[in-house]
Amino acid sequence: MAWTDPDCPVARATDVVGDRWSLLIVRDAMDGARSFTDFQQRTGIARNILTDRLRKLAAHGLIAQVDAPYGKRRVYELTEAGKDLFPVIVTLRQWGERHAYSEGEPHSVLVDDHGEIVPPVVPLATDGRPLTSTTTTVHRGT
Amino acid sequence: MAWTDPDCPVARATDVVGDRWSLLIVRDAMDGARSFTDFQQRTGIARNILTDRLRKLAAHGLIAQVDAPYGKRRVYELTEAGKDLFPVIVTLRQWGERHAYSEGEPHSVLVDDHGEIVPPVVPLATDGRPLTSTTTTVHRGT
DNA sequence: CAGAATGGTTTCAATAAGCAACTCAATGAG
DNA sequence: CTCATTGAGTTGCTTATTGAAACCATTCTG
Repeated sequence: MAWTDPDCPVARATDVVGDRWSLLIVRDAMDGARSFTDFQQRTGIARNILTDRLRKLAAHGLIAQVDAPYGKRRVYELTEAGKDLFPVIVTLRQWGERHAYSEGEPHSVLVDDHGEIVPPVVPLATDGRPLTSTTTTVHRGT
Repeated sequence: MAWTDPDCPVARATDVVGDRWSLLIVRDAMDGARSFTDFQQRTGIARNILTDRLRKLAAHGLIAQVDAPYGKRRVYELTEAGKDLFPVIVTLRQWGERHAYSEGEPHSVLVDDHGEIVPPVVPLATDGRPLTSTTTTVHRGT
């Protein structure tokens, strides 16, 4: 794979999931989609593109086809790397709720297992201060 | 604009920034890019596509061209909606750092204004519990 | 003012995406 | 066991998006 910008983790991430469909596939996987047709019907993506994206996501280690118990078809499952996109999906969802709906337009909200609305996800410093783009910098090197 | 899936905030968000370049443009804007050529040189994007993306981001209210002090060219600036993508960029960056570099491959890290590494951003419940895709659900309606 | 740099636009070829129809293996119903 | 159904792709064709390079109009710089 030729990275757009090998030195930037954001660019590497968008190389993997920065297209019209990949994140929606991951979203649906988190929401219980397992089979090719699940994904196809939920997203409405063209089937040849879905084939391509599932392969690409598998190649990058975000999903894997696991053998199902006998008599059942094998299904797609998120790997740890795939599940680890959860914070990305949540922040995107919350951004969408705040900025992609017009004033007063109803939209869904994310709730936890106690029925409470999930508060806005914000980057925090080790001491708990909320951080912004002006209070963070990239250190290259590690 | 015809949304891919009007009912899903994630889909609306990817409709706005779910392409190869938009998030990198926003990343660079957060990192100080102001002019057309700034963006072009930092991302390496084709200029006609950059024109298109800047317009699209402006149309969606993520950036705006603001008049600069007299004798200076006008520059692009992030709006509040654009700045509000910060948590998305950070979670994407952290995901990239964890999963888009091979074992032992050096990569940059994000540090705060005290020089401390920014801890992984995770969705938290109101009571502070970390949340995952299995402990959250979407409630539609509000 | 002349030349360079900036901020685009236009054109055109290459690539990717979408759509419909087709295949082919694995279930499932009778 | 046989035939219909469903799942998981392929293939071929059409449209949309991207990219490279050339072109043009402002805006600076000296």
